[in-house]
Amino acid sequence: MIRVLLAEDQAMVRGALSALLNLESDIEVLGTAADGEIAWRELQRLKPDVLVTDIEMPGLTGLEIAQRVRRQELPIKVIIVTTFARPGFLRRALDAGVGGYLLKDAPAENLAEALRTVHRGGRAIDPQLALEAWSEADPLNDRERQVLRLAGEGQSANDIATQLNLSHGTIRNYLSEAIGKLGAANRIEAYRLARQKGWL
Amino acid sequence: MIRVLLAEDQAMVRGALSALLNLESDIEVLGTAADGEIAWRELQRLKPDVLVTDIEMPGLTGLEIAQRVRRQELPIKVIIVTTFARPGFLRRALDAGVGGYLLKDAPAENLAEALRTVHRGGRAIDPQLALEAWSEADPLNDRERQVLRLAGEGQSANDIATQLNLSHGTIRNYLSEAIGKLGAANRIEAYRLARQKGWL
DNA sequence: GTGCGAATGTGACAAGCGTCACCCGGGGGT
DNA sequence: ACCCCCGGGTGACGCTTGTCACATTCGCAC
Repeated sequence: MIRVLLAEDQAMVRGALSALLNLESDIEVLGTAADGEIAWRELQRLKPDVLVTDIEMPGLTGLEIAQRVRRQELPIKVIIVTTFARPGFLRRALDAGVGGYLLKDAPAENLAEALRTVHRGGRAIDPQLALEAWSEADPLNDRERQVLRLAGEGQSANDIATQLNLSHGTIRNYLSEAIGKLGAANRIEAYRLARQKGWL
Repeated sequence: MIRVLLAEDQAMVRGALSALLNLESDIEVLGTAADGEIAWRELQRLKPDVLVTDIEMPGLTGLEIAQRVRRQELPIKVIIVTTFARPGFLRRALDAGVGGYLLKDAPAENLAEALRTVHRGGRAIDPQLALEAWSEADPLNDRERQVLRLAGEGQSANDIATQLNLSHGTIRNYLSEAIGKLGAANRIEAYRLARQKGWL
């Protein structure tokens, strides 16, 4: 019997996935969590074999939970199930030592199958994504990422400067760097590109 | 027996929702569709009582399907199930005569309940959203919407001008109008605001 | 110490952006 | 015939962006 905790913020999807997994005779859904913090608490209380979690959740993200599990050396496997086919996410997930990484647009049967594989100690990584992941590295450094994120929210160079205690000019330099590295024409395009790759 | 067709582009969610609905004794899932065009074909072939559909799908969106159903006066109810709590979407859905509009972060049991209500001829609209929907009207006109959408993709005023066969200056005027109406500081913020409200 | 390389700043320039006041031409009312 | 509204355009103004070449400072390696 594989004992599972399910974390996913959209209630309807959570309920549906739970129903789906409960149809399997060798899988038992111990509980579900609507956000990252609840998931973390339930994880410690229920001690499941496997945590199945989304990435984007209020509070803790799925990636952050995976990092904590690894840091505390808990005997719990983590499977990420997410909408986003972003190589950067997969990469960070692998760095956090997750057992599986599936996309929500993979067939539903894959989930139970992946659960069994991971429970046996194997890995279940979405195949197309696995290829892309190591092909293209994130060219941005921390500052560039940070500045690009704020610029993408509509803030001007001046706004960002005050917010980060840097000078107006420096911000523009970083932004220019980022735009160049990404081969974009302006901050908006750069933001979109970076976001799409999961480099945020 | 309520005969249902389910349209949703994410395979895993599709499978899970299908499993969920099949647990109900009075509901039968006739089939599922992975995008809007398939959904439209299956709709005509299977003649279900109710179509449960996502909004954002490749090909036809759920809203467009609802509009077609109404235009052709098919005896099929439509229930929209979506992630997006955007008042503008609900409004367009109501204009298209849908029977129900639920959010994916409503509890899973609501879906079956809504199906029954709509099948009986009632309406199932997410309550909080219903309030907001009529409170704030979309202030943008067609040109502004169009221009703002392109600007949000990172295109410059010049790019947009050539694309729409308008002058450089006119584009900037429209953009300025849109920014003003939305109370934004620049195109990026304006784009984000409009998008968030579902005015796109 | 000397030297190198990050990280941050500066100043200048051209291009793009946001705003505004105003112009033009074609429908519709009346 | 008149006016007025509407979609579109013009030109000018000042500010923001994107780029680049060149400082400054600090820390680390040797």
